[in-house]
Amino acid sequence: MQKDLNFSKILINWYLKYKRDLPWRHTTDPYFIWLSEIMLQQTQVAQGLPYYLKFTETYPTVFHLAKASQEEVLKNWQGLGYYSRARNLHETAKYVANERDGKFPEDYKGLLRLKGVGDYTASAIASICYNEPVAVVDGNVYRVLSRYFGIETPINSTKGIKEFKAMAELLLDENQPALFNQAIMEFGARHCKPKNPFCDTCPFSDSCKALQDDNVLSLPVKLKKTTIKKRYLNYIVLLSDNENTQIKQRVGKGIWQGLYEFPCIETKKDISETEFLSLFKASDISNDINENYNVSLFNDASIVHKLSHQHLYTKFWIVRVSTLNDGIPTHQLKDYPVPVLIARFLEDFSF
DNA sequence: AAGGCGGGGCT
DNA sequence: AGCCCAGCCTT
Repeated sequence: MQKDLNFSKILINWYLKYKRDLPWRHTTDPYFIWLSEIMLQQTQVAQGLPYYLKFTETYPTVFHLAKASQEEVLKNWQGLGYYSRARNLHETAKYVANERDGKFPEDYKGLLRLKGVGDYTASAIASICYNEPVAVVDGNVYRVLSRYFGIETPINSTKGIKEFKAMAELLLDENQPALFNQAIMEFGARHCKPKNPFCDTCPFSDSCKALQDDNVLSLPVKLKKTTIKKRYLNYIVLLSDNENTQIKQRVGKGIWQGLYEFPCIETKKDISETEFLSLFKASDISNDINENYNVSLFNDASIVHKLSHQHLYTKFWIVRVSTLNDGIPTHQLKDYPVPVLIARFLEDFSF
């Protein structure tokens, strides 16, 4: 079958005319491309860009990033979410700096072995930095291809993943993979958008299957997502006369691994102050404080913090005590990496 | 093969 | 409030 180079020609024409001027488009240094690609996983450019600027300024080389503490990296990552990306980023930086003399692997296969680098990211780096003819398939590519060819296979099914990867490989312009890959993703992000795509001015308007079938908005097809779990978190904000408080780091599995938060009592449902007092007395948090404490509720109605897979109904209980043993000064709270939920509380509550 | 992992934007 | 976005890792 003859390769359809006309698709590439139209696509790259569009890209050269409409592409955004983004900082990582002025380099092919694998360190910067890797950094941008990790940050842009599940993240839009508008959200990731400030972080990219902060990281490239703070860590101009992979050696700078490798030398930083994980705590500092997490602090700089704070608010970007999916914090395993930051932990893997740091681990890979240390590996590349210390074991590989600062040199990233120079092909798809090698890149794929790096922690936090999967099929998409390895393809992106290999094509952009080394012009290796490997096809990227991200959310944008799924959308463009499913519409252009009118494919209704669910993109998050095993069959769909294989099908779209094969399709992207077939379509890839092997003479200019860097340009082609960036063009198809930019086209999906800016023109063939999920909502309100610009079909009226689309360069593929006479060949797009979905447009011919008036099926654009129902593509791509996706399998049902997971159910959302409700959780009830009761944060205990200890506050001593000399303005100390207590925080702890989240360890083990679950959300916000490595980040800090106030001591927390999780319950099955929303609880009253009476119920809280009872649970607090029974908890080990009350063990090392004086019996004379005063409890007040910061937020009368629960603060709802939504993650993609769970909704957190949160109450902040202010517990004033005379003295606190293993506490930190409240003015140091700003130095710790914390979830957005906690960061917002710190802004709203005047210590 | 399925589920866990953030946070933001839109309606 | 509920909807959408979406790559990698673990189980």
